[in-house]
Amino acid sequence: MEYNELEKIRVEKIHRMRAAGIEPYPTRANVTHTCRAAIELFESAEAKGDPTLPEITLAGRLRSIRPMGKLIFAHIEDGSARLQLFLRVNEVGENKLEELSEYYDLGDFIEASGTLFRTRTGEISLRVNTFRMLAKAITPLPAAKDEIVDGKVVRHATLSDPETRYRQRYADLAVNPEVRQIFRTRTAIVRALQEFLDKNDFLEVETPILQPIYGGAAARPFITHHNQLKQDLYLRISFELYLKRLNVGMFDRVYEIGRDFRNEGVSFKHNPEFTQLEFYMAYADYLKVMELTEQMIVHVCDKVLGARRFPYGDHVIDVTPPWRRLELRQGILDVTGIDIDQHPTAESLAKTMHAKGMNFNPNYPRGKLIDTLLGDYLEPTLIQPTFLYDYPRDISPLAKAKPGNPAITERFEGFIAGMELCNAFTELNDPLDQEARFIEMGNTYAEDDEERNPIDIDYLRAMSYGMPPIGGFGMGIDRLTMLLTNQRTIRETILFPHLRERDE
RNA sequence: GGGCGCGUAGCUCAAUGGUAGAGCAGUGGCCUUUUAAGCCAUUGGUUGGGAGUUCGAGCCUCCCCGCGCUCACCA
Repeated sequence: MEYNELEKIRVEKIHRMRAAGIEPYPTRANVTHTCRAAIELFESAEAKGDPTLPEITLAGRLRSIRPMGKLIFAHIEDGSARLQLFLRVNEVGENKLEELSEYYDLGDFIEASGTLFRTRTGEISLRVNTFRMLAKAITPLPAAKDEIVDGKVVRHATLSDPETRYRQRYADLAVNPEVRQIFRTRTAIVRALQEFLDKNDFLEVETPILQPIYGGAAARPFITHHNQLKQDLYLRISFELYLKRLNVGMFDRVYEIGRDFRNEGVSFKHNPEFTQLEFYMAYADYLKVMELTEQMIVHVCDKVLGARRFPYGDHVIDVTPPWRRLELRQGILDVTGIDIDQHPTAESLAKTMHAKGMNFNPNYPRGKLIDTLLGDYLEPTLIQPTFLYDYPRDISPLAKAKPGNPAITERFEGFIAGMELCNAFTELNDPLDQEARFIEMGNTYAEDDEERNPIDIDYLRAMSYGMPPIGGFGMGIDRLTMLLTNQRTIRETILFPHLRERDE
């Protein structure tokens, strides 16, 4: 490590401490209370009018030091709260007090023992008898100074450069409590989803991340290699094909929450690895899944936010069921005036889109053109929760056709705040139809198109054993977290988002 | 990958093409109820990297690196 001038001063302090017989990194800490527990202890004792308070020991990072000669005010912060230390020469002694100004810096982890009281300004504080270093920090925290206004911490000139925040997330988290809150919420979201699905008799399972054949989505994979087996493997792009194998194996309701990997562009709503929830429910169809989706999102909002209405950007989103249900064809007709049913071929649709001055890839098949209309014109208008349903067959190779209309599949996507949140369908469980679709898909992609999924023979074999009717569902956890924490980029909901490698 | 923008002290930010600065942090002092404590003094820079134009470049030009926004891409 190369240390800068500020850091070298602190390294020097470490050496001077050791020379003075003080260990800057003692092995054990002796903590009796978190800061939060200490505050609660004092408040309840105060409410009972109980003047006897035990001596307690707290630990945390030094976040402020205000020396006033023979009296020093400081704040420590642990994972629970921030608490003021009151260090007076009367209690700690002259030598010990000098030790503080001699060796201690903002950011150091320390331990302090004493009794709680209120200062003249009314702040609950620890009257410190003794204290000790727990872990000396060398690099200064990237926060200039904090102020406490009405009990809330106001930070001045704190770390805000996004690049540094993402690359050094530890420093971001250490100084920006609202960032910590996003990730607490994220975990609460996952817990609430698990709770909901468990309650509905779903079994949480884990399926392979390293796969010999990738599938279940149209995306380019990451490729890796197993040395001993001399075999290329792919990092999964979805869980779908493995989870439905489990339905064949008589697990009627299964779900998985885990990581998908897609070797594609990075943007405010795309990270190369992202967290997905997929569930598969035997004897259900997409209408059943729609209802379950509403209930599930409402459950999460109730649990995590305690509300069914929440702000996102300039909007207030209301997830109270029932959500709007809009046929894809009707939705596109409403916003573009194009009736896709009047254009059964890509040529016809492209001609009309061209006539309207729309921007699109002229080489796209019909399904992808429809997807363009959806993404460019319809999706941005879907602010309040909306289910778009009945998608064209050729962009839905794993979805079952609508009875009586082989060109349409029973599929829906959920949109909130102009963003695709989830994707679900009545699963195709006819092995002969599935094989035909795979072959059809293979033909629509060029030989070298990496989005062209290789045919998964084993999946077809599983289906051949008999696959029950299934309603399937997938949702991005990162995007759901964006919604519920009012964040504009996916990077704010991923602890360590991928950034380009940088020479150090 | 294309377009636009940004990169200055540890952090947040200034600086007409003309001596690189402030606040906080740091360092040395004073101060026994402060809370961005205060007061006095003081250190700190290859202005992301490289090349060019110019008497002179943080500023203008080009190349490179990184980040942001956006388009493309993305079931």
